[in-house]
Amino acid sequence: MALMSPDQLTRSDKSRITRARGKLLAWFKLYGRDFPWRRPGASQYERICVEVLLQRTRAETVAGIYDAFFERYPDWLNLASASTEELEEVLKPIGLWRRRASSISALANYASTHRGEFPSSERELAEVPAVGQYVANAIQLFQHNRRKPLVDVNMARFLERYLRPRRLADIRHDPWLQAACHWLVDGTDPISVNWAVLDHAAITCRARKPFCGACIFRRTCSYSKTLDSNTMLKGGAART
DNA sequence: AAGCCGGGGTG
DNA sequence: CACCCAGGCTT
Repeated sequence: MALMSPDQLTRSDKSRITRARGKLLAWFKLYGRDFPWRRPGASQYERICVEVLLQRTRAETVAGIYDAFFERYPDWLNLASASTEELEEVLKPIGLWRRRASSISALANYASTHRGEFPSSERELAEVPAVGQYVANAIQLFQHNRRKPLVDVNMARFLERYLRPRRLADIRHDPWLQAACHWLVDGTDPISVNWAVLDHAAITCRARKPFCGACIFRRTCSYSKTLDSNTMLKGGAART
């Protein structure tokens, strides 16, 4: 049989990810977070625009200014009309306000001159200002109903702990991690799966001091197994 | 494919 | 004071 590249998903990877998808969806119904941009009434404009607000910024922080922001700028046209100086003032409370103001302004200018419709191909999306891999996937997910993963540090951390660490430094260029992320959301209700992973990674599978003892994956997670052997060696108890 | 950048929050 | 956060852009 042919040797498999370390950048490919193994059959074991795929089945473990598929099982995780189901458990995440069940967990999400009970413990998923409630953010304004997830409400059924949230517009496509809000769903896409908020992604710029969320960049390198905690979701709870964005939630704090969400209502005021989208009441002030109810659509792409209103947002495109705002001056950069004004946007900077509005965005100061959540940080990264200078680059965020220019990004969001560029995105609004594009959207308002294209009837709020973004391209669906990766190639064309790459041409849109302020749209990198993450936002491109968000656009395809929320506007074009494609099964795309919101590949951020949360999704990366969960999959890397659950299965194994990536090879490359940048999550956006690691072939194995990218394949794992796509496989994870390649099923029913990809939007809920995306939100479920992000929530699980933010609440339980946290960067610092994860709650492995209370995790639904503690029996099957690779990271949890290394923790067990560590605590056995050290004779300590898992922190919760 | 790595480096750089950039602000507020948290322990 | 480090580290973290729903990354984009330049080299």
